[in-house]
Amino acid sequence: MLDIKFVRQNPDAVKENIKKKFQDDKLAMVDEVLDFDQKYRTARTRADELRAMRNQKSKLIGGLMAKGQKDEAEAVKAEVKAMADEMEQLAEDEKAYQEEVRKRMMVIPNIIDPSVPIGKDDSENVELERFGEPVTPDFEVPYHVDIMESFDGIDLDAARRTSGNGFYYLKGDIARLHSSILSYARDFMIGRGFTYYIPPFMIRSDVVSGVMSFAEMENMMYKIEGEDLYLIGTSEHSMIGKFIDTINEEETLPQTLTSYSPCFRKEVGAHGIEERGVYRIHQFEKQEMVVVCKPEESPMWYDKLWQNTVDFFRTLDIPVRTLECCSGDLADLKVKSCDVEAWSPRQQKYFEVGSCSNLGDAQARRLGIRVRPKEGKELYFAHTLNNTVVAPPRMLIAFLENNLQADGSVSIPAALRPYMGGQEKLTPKA
RNA sequence: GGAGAAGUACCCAAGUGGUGAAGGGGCUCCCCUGCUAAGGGAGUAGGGCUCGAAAGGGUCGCGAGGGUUCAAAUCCCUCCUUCUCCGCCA
Repeated sequence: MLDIKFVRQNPDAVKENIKKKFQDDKLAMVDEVLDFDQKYRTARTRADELRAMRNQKSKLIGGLMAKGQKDEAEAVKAEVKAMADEMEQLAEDEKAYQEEVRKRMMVIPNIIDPSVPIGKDDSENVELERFGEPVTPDFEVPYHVDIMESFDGIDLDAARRTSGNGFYYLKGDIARLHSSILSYARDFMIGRGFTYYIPPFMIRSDVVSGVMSFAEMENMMYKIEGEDLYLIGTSEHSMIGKFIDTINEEETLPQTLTSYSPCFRKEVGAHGIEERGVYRIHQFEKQEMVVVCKPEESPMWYDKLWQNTVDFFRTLDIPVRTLECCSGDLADLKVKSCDVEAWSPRQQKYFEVGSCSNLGDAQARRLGIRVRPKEGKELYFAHTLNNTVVAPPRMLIAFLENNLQADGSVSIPAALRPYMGGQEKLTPKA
């Protein structure tokens, strides 16, 4: 969400930005916003005048009543009453115009960082850098569900019966591996100075509508029947929700948080064969990072955040690359974003395991996350960022494929061994 | 889940329909005193929006949102949170 003052002063820049994102159908909204904004302010000014008059007269009535001048008071009452219709109309106009402005401001995209590559859609995203050699083993790498089954580590059939498609039972070593990765991720981030959080896994509707668009809400969120509660789709929802309508002292920034939560997503829409198994599912678990910081520090944190994920995967011997989101693929709220992708030896390509975003002040403006400066009086909006540390079981796909040996065993990288009871490898069940 | 009570500033707290939302503590500054302690004075209700070149004005704001009224911290409705007691529970 942009600053309305910025739109007033720089309508051309806003339009230019819309074009860069190939959303030309939104161009007209800029002028509409300016028009409704003008109408709003006119109504507002007139309404304020009338309110001032009413306040004045009300006080007068109070004075007259105190002196017992009832008739005079009644006369003034009538004057105020005569203004009632216009006041009511203006109040309605004010609200209506403001809503028209807000509706459009919500979908006018945030100004993208100058460094964002221009492109129409995800096919034009740009590979930035590779970390680790993408290996091609000289044996066949099976489908990840088959690898898991070779360890007697997954039961999808049972999950379909109890919960339907998109759920899973993990068991034995695979389940333990799953938990180990999360525990390791937690300690990894704590080691980098982040504060560990376990947030609420359900949030109220007002928080939900604050942190996402209506369309997202429909396509992602599970609602609890008979309660004003939704299952979170990511801990970012509760973590950012925590800051809604807060004024934060400047010296409390940056807040560098890492949160664990299960994530629940409806994943409405059809998905291809490579998204079967445990790739795209209704329930997974995630270690996340969230940063709330001063505006001038957000580019620095953005680089640190994705670097954390890269480093994490590298300690588990998984080759990764960073892929920058081009302008057209960048979500409207974001200034800049990149995916961290892990190498799949089976598919011989990289696939998404994490996503790092700098939202600038757009999310903070929308949610009222403000900062009180140490010097000076003017409050300002914080910058917010978020990134995935790791999200199994999808991550297990990369882990198993990259650590699979020719004999069907899976080696456990040194960093993870303490969480796996010291085991150096997992051996397939007969 | 049930019953009761409460929510006003950084903290405590007065205020049950009427002209600027008391008072105290704390904090900041000044004076007096002069190593400390004590005393006196001033300031301290945030934030949004809006009009204005500016100075400054207006509006909204007493947990949130509605309503009644010329006028609401105050009356009514819904919700949230906290406390006390009861019930249930890993």
